[in-house]
Amino acid sequence: MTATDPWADLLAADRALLDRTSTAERVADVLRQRIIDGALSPGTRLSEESAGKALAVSRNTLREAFRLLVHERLLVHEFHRGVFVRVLSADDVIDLYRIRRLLETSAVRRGENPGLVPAVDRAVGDGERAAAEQRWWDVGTANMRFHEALAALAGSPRVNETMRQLLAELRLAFHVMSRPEQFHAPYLGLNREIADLLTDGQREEAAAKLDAYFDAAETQLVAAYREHQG
Amino acid sequence: MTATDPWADLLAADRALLDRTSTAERVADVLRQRIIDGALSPGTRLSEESAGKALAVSRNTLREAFRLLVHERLLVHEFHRGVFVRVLSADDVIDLYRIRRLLETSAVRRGENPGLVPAVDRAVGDGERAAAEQRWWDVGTANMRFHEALAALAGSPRVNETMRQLLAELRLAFHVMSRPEQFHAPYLGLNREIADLLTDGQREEAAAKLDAYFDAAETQLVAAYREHQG
DNA sequence: GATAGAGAATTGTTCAACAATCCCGCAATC
DNA sequence: GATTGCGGGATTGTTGAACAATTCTCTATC
Repeated sequence: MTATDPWADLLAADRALLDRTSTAERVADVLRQRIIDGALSPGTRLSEESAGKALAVSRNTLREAFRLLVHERLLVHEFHRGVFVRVLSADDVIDLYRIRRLLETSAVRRGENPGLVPAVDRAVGDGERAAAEQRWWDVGTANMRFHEALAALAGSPRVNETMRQLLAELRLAFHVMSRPEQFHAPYLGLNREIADLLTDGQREEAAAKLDAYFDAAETQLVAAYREHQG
Repeated sequence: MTATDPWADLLAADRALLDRTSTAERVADVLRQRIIDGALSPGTRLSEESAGKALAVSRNTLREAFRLLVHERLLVHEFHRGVFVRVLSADDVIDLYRIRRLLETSAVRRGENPGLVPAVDRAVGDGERAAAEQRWWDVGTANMRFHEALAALAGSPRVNETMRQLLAELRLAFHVMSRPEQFHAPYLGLNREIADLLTDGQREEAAAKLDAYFDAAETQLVAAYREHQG
């Protein structure tokens, strides 16, 4: 290398696309997706033999994938008993909301990245459209994207990843409720208010409203959760 | 079980002590410790053969341990090249401080768990004693415990674990600086002020001081980091 | 000094084996 | 009738060897 080439950074950005992922990671990817979309419901046991045969990978590779997802808290590993799709307790849900509240309200209040506000607005719009057409699953997805966008205001890659993980985990809670589809709809109005306040630059007020959202949503979710099989 | 026995919960709490850990986890434990205390410095490559022979475990088990630590961001895994002790960039350090600021200031401001304030005070005391006796390594440890105690005010097991992980990661930064020993000492006074404010119940003021701490510490650390081999 | 290629070393993945542990059903016991 | 003790079968935990894929190293070459 004669000097730092200007195009080097450009190509470096594409490095990730270069298929340099192990099979264990790809296996983890499909399992994660299946857990998130509910095909593998909480409590399900994943035996090494069945899963390995189904995905056509060796037991060792599968175990590597399992470890990954255990670390992400989507699976739990019981020694000599196997791995299971995690079943959240009511306390788990409460804690999940507690840390979300911390991250999201702080991100909104500090709001280091005003350029990311439009993404918040877009997520709210998607949710409203989905609700109008009664696509409840999409309403839920849009709602999660809304909160992801709020956390993203912090401008921290790491907060972003943490949020992604928290929301994936939260899906576990919805999958054991009897009517998860309509859980998010009531909050669409509140989301809209928060987004408008942010667009208007009123961060402190937006943070306050968000705090109120958490009070309401947490209480309702935990109640619904306890009732329907928590 | 005729009914839910009263002592069952008591024993359940001790379940963790029951040695139910895999060798992979134990291997991860010793590697983690070695990384944290600096015996394995950033950039070091851990070959499967050497490490496996040294710890007397098979390659498969070792790879499981590696995965664990990669997920904790203490190691990085390069496909077909091996695993290395992570080298933090200046941007990594900045992001680390950003999320710490979010978590700690929120925890202090909300302070759901006043009963945990004494732990904060104790950590400051330990730091002061260590500084008086010029045990700089212990000053650093006490400082980390101070911040861990601040985050613990949130009363969330999950925040606690996140903090532990963040601080472990931060050790990686100190290990590449030329004089990490004395980095924490200047902040002892500020720590004391924050602890006193908290003991006095003045949470909002404590949070403000903490915010100031982050401004100072981050700037100084990043500067020192960039200079000494960042 | 830079480049290309051959050979060595290392990682990625699979497979087979055995030990350790758990699960389930059945008999024995109180 | 409920609990306990005890097998046999199934599953996980861990190891070792094997081979493919990739990277590293060193030398020859220009």
